[in-house]
Amino acid sequence: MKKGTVPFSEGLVEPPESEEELLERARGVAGLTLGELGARVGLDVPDESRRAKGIAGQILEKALGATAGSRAEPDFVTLGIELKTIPLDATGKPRESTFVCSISLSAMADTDWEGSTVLKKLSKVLFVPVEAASKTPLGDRRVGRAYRWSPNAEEQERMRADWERLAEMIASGEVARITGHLGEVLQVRPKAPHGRSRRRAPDEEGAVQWTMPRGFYLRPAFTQAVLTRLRAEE
DNA sequence: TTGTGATCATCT
DNA sequence: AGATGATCACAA
Repeated sequence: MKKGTVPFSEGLVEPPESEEELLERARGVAGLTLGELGARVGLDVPDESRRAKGIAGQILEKALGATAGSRAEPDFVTLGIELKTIPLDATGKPRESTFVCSISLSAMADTDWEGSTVLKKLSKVLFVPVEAASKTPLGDRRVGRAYRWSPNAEEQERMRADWERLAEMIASGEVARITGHLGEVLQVRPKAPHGRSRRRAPDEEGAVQWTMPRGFYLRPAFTQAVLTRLRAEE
């Protein structure tokens, strides 16, 4: 097999053995449409994204050899790398926030930033931009140039500041007062299959209250700044 | 039912 | 327009 080619066979792709191999694979699929890539890995791409919200991420996972399934582990377990697709609008800016991880509300009091799931998840990331102009049909959207990201000191500091404030609110029973307005780069928003989901969280007295499940998200302006930095450093 | 993949739908 | 809060699909 030629260097840099992606070993497709019956839709199965072996996990990459190194960061370099992963980045090469990712860059090898740049320019392909989601429809083309989906066909290679055996995933159908509907015209409407309303019923296929995660399809871009799932196609890229399969195409690059990520460990299938949903687990609280990096997508590329042996490399410790998390895969994130970034939807870009017509001007090249991220259209949406980036989901980082679900929050264990009742465990926040026992965690600090250094041991947080957020830092763990974002320590090594492969960003794969995907064309996402709303007028472009899902299957016609093209994959962009991928970048490996590890947060630098400043980026880490900004995330830490937000995380610590939000974690403190959750741990002290103020989860109900958290809105998406809080956090400069990292925010807490609902993350649920439907509006009836509830999760345990501490209240002000340390007792149990039930609230909607939440997750950490990166704001679009932050991921945009990250992508700008990575492009500039090439 | 929960976690991961995210985008949708509405409000400001 | 941009952002927040709500929601959809799928795997384990």
